[in-house]
Amino acid sequence: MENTPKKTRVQLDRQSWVTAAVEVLAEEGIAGLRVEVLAKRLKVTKGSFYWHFQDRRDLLLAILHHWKDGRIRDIIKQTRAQPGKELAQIYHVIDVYSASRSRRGMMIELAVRDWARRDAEAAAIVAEVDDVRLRCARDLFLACGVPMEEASSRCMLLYAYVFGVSLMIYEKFDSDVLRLKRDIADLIARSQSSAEASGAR
Amino acid sequence: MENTPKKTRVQLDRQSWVTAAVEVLAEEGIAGLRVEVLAKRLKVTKGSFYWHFQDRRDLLLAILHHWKDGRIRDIIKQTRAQPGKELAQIYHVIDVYSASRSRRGMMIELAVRDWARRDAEAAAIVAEVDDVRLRCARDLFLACGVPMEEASSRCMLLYAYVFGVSLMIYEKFDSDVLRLKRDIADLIARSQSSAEASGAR
DNA sequence: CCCGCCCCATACGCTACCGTATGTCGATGC
DNA sequence: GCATCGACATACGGTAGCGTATGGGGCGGG
Repeated sequence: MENTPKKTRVQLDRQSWVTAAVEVLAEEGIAGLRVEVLAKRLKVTKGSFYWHFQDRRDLLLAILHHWKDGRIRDIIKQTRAQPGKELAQIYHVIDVYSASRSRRGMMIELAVRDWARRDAEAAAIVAEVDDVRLRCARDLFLACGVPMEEASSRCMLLYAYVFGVSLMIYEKFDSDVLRLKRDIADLIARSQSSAEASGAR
Repeated sequence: MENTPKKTRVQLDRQSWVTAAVEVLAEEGIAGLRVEVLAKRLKVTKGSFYWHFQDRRDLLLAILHHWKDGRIRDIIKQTRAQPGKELAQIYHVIDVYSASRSRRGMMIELAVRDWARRDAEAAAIVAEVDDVRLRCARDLFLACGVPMEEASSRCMLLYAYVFGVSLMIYEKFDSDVLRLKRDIADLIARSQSSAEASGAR
């Protein structure tokens, strides 16, 4: 019967707090992530919080490392392609990051990056994640036969684009968002030496 | 003698507050823009603030409109090219937004966009600015002979890139940032039908 | 010379947070 | 049945910030 506790005796642990905190971070940003607000959301008081965490900073660091681990796992997964299907995988990466696909993940991403603009430790985490992301994406381009320097340029353009486009508000501008995003993906991924591009999608 | 007031009798007006507020916005973000902090920076008390502004929101709206006006003026200026030099102007736009060139302007840009993610009025302003930006940049591509749909794609890619790259931390990744940025600018601006690209820079 | 108005200072109440100190309650061991 | 301890709740002091109410000083007009 211990797997069905009668009351809502959830017995929070650090991970529960971190998970809820990431949720608040996505919605309110780092500045809106307050201990007492978080406690209210978890239906407890901050007495619980200060049992599991030394202070607010302790939570923030836990969030950063949790985010970093999840991101790196995801990057490895998203950039692992079967031989011969690397180009399709590049298109897949672009598509996955397309804001509408996983809006939540992008909100977290943007909140962390905004945080990193004013916090050295957040910046260090973002730097690590960016480094892994860029290297993995570059390997995909390299596997497509793109030369090293061009692979670097294209993977950087890829990530800058997916983050940047999620900051923009362009409803009024274009009438066919799908075509637009498809064409942009082509601009990023299409190597001049690959006639296979159109078939890879 | 009225142009040299003996004491520091500056007689603040609304514009002075807005200017200082934008400065704080760039440094601390919208969440760090506090009335009393701003007053301290201007060496007055908030009594002065509430004389010029109804409340904090009044200041924020003034900031938004001030930012919008400045941005649109700047966009018009940056995208006005002499006939025949449109491609060079595109490269110029990319270069101008390159984060290191006007770091301050980009910090404001990012702060406003982060703000717009949670505030409808800020989002409306950003939408207006984005629309003007995209249309002006698209006109540049069109003037280069790029077809309509490709012009739309490329100008969207252009702005998404410049904003996105300023969110990334990539010191460890590449050894030659200048070459990287140059190559990315080529990817964005280079139309397949323009052999003039290399000469335009 | 003094009146009034513009511009700001001071003082106040209120809320939201942070972090700490201490009380409490259920589960567990024995 | 009782002591113990983990996981909270409660209470408290302190700071920062918003908005208001009111006081005051300089200065131009009459």
